[in-house]
Amino acid sequence: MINPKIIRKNPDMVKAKLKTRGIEAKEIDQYLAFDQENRDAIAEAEDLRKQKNQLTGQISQAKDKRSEETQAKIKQVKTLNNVIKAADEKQKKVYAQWRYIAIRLPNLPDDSLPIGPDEAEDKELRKWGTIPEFDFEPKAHWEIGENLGILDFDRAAKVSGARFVYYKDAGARLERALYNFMLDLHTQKQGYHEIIPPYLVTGKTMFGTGQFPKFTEDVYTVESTGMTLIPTAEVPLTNYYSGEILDEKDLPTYFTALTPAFRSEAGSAGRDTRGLTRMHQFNKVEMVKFCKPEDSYKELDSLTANAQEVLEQLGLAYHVIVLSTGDAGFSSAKTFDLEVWMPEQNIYREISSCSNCLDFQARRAMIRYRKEDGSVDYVHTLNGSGVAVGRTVAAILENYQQADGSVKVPDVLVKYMNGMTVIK
RNA sequence: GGAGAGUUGGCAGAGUGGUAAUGCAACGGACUCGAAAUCCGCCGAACCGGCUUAUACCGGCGCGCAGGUUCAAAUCCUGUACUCUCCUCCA
Repeated sequence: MINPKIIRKNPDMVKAKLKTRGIEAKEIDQYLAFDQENRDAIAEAEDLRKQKNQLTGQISQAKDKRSEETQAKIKQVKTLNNVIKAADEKQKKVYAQWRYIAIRLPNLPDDSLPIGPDEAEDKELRKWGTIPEFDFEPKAHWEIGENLGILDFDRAAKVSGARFVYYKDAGARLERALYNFMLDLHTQKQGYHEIIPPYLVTGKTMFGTGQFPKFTEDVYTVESTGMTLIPTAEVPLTNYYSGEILDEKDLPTYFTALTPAFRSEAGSAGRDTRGLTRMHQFNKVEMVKFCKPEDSYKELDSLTANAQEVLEQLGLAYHVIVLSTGDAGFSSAKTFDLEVWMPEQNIYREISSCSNCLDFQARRAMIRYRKEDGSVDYVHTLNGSGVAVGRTVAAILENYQQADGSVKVPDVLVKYMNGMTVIK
């Protein structure tokens, strides 16, 4: 949620910024009108309560409750109660209207973002690595995987439908090697706490990170319980501290977790129908940071560097782009995407997304910290993939494929593959 | 799934209808060269509204959460979440 004080104080700035994210100015006008109306209603109801408290105070002090004077006061309070009830109802109604808008406004984009409605305006910032050259026609990863008998999409379709996969033998081993490698890197070298979180969360938790109420279509919610299968570990990791007030000395703190991510992929029918690129269930190693407001952009850079290191150690060529105002996620003020080189399609493909959400999620999930002077403020939260495991398997199969259909194992993974150097 | 107990300020812990004891910790002060001990003071800076440059201040709200009864609810009633114990079941 955007800090209401910012919207009150700088409505024109907010309108201009949210315009770049598809929000009409009149929505902000509505917001401000409800906000003012709400505060007026609160003042009115509180004033009535004050009157009531004075009267009940007098009644409780009265020695003779049956005296005419006291009875008159009791009658007065009875009447006042009706007025208060009406005032409360009016206030609640206005508040609900205000809140309806407030919780659906996306975060304010940072000034440094390229302005544009979609990915066409994303800007490349830097490249790393050498794009591999092949003296044969490189195959797509699903073809390599099926030929080697390590990926089985057909049987997964039989059992679960489209966008599922079985990994088998060296394929399963490669997936496991990758996420162990990633977790070791994040925990041992980069200072993250390793977490295994719940994979089913409540609606309130989904609200905290910004998926709800706007994006219920993108996830799987279990009908019988109302619980949702996490679409990313960001949800349980960021909400770890929901409702809490942390100590300043405990910040920053970093979490990482390997979890499956479940996504309905509603609205992406027909896109990336083949291979590991777009699945209903995929493994992802996620990184989440909690930090003081003044540090969050510095933390975003190091978070992105942490993700880059995964790809660099694996020897996969990638580039980094900054997402445009319209392409960045709902909760994010600034997002860097890492895109890995995929030889068969000749394109860079998203494999990590690193975002600074500022206090947007912290306000929703009520994650605060107490400063040394005793005052309380919201933390800033960040999240990034470090990295999507399934897409990394795809990238390795394609980038490390050899003419005979075998796949070389990247050096850093050999020990995680029990010494295996080639998948054949 | 069944039965019972519990949820109060940073922590401990009273309070069965009249508006949140007390202890510890913390904080401020006195004493001291300084510290400890002791004494005095203060202590919901969780949140909301008003007034403010900001404090302060005023008010609201506040005893897990949401409702209800009452002039008045931590106290009574209903629902619900979570924790613990026992039983059942189970990886």
